[in-house]
Amino acid sequence: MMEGNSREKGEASSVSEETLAAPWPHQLNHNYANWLQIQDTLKKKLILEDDFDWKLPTPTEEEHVLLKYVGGVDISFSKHSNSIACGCLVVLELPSLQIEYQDFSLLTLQVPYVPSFLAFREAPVLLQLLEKLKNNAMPFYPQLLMVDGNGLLHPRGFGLACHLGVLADLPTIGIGKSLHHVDGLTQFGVRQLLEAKENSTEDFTTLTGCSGCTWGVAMRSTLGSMKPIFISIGHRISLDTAVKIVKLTCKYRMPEPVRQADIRSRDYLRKHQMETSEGCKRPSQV
DNA sequence: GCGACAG
DNA sequence: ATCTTGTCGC
Repeated sequence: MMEGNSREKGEASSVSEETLAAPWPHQLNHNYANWLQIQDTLKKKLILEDDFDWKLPTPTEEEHVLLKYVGGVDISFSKHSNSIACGCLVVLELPSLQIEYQDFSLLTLQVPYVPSFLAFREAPVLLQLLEKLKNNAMPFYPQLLMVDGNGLLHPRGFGLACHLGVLADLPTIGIGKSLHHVDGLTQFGVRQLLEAKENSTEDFTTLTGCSGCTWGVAMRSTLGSMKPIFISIGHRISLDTAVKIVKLTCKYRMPEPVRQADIRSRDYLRKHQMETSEGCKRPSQV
């Protein structure tokens, strides 16, 4: 229902006609309008509070109720072939942060990257990796998933972490490396907020937009780091809990689950390129 | 007109 | 996302 021609200016979205039309093939234009509807539909299933049966590690809790397996996902791209990519899923154990599971998927992406529609490019591979884990190594299936990309911190409040959370029915946390400017938030404003509290105990600041909405948190995850990370809710978790879990998993700037998924997917691609390119001996022409 | 636009 | 060198420090 609701084909592309029925789109009106009154519809709530920050995606302009120009964005929907511009540099991509004509036959794909109608997809972008569909994508808006899909995001809107899935967004109705979002749960923005703690909704899980485990507890955060505390000395007093019994071991069998604690959060133990945390997943991380990311995708890396080949530097030579722009659409060749490697999706990666890792599962780490808490509190050791030992890697208990890893899997990769090498593929050619057909879907372009369109700002605010990242999920339509990256989610399919990652969901496939989760499904494979469920079928082959269920004991390691994560109780929580950390995503390289935003959750609520998104023009329509439904970034990749939300998208994955709803479709996989998993608690998810979104971690961004740069700020998606939404609701008047700017990296300059965030920097000022962080500097204002730099002598306080807390190393993070709530991201509150012009509208008064809370979109997430900016956090200096390591001591001297100038660049904060941007934490936002994905699905079935509160922002408070999300921040606590990020702190539990941060050895470096990015939390270990997403950092390891990033490192290992890049590494996997590098090795694959060595096998694919038949050696560095000849300039590759016969 | 200019800047911004997760990965 | 990826392209890139050195540099500072533990």
